[in-house]
Amino acid sequence: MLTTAGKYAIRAVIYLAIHSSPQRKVGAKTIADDLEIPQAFLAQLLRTLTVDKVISSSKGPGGGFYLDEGDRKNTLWQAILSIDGEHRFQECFLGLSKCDDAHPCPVHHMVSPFKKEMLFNFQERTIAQLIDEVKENGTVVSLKMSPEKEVL
Amino acid sequence: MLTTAGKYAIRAVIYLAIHSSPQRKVGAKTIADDLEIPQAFLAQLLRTLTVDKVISSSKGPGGGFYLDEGDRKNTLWQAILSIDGEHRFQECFLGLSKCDDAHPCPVHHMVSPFKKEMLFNFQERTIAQLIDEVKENGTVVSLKMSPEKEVL
DNA sequence: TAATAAAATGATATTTTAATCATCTATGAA
DNA sequence: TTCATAGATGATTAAAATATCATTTTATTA
Repeated sequence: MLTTAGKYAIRAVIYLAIHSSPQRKVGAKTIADDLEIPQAFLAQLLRTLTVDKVISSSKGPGGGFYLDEGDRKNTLWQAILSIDGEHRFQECFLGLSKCDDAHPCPVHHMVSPFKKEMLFNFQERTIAQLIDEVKENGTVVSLKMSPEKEVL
Repeated sequence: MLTTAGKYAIRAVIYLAIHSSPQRKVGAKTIADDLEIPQAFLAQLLRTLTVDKVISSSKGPGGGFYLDEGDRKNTLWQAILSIDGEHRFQECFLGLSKCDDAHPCPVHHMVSPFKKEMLFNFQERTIAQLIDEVKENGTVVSLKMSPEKEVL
């Protein structure tokens, strides 16, 4: 569904939504350390996300990556598009090139509702809304991969 | 969610459910040609599926792969387990090692219900049931990857 | 304006997944 | 019992994804 790169990207964007602002930029190293993502690899992804206007960045001392108000109106879908592309997410569960309601693969009817709903969620909810929901739900949001040393 | 290998495997199992019986075995080459899957690669997968008792095989002239009545009581989940393993399918959408209802990742509540439902479908429906449903629905079932030259 | 911090860029390396190849073994039929 | 067929096995290669490295550019601040 998503590549490792895509998962990293989403986590990084959410991290920035929680931890950054135009006044509070965060370096790639800090994000990588906190999320336990390889630094150099994450840096590449952050660059791509920046080029695609999903996040913002500035160079030099005090610089780093951040989300401004405009960025917060983006959706996670835009992050997915930027890193993994549309096809990765949309493709048929069995990998068939032509699989839709009219020409369903054998598991299409089992999988399709799931994908439509998820796609809708990713495309319709802004980062800002997502963060609000996370806070309202009082859910413990760990962005780290290993369970031992949580940060959030 | 699934590797290419896992997708191939599911398609091959469904193919066998439609086209094979103990009296009508199908060679790896035939399956590979019909499904447009690399022969040698598919052969590896079929072997693994055979070892794991998901499908049956016999050597020699007139031999090939097939499903017997017992095999048809298997689920697609067993094919998935055989080729991709549990983790590939179950893992957190964002790749976190610890992500459950108690410690949800930021998109857990968006993704979880669907994964549960899909998992249930794959684990509870036998191959035989699945094929029946496909036939009842009257759906055009193509197992090929390219849209031009359909077989089923 | 010099020093430094941090992103940008591009190249390279590693690992995993996918695919191929050559050979061996078992089976059924002539 | 010999031959052809088809799966079994193991090794190897290729491609894609993941990860790393070295260098350059930009911006801040002392």
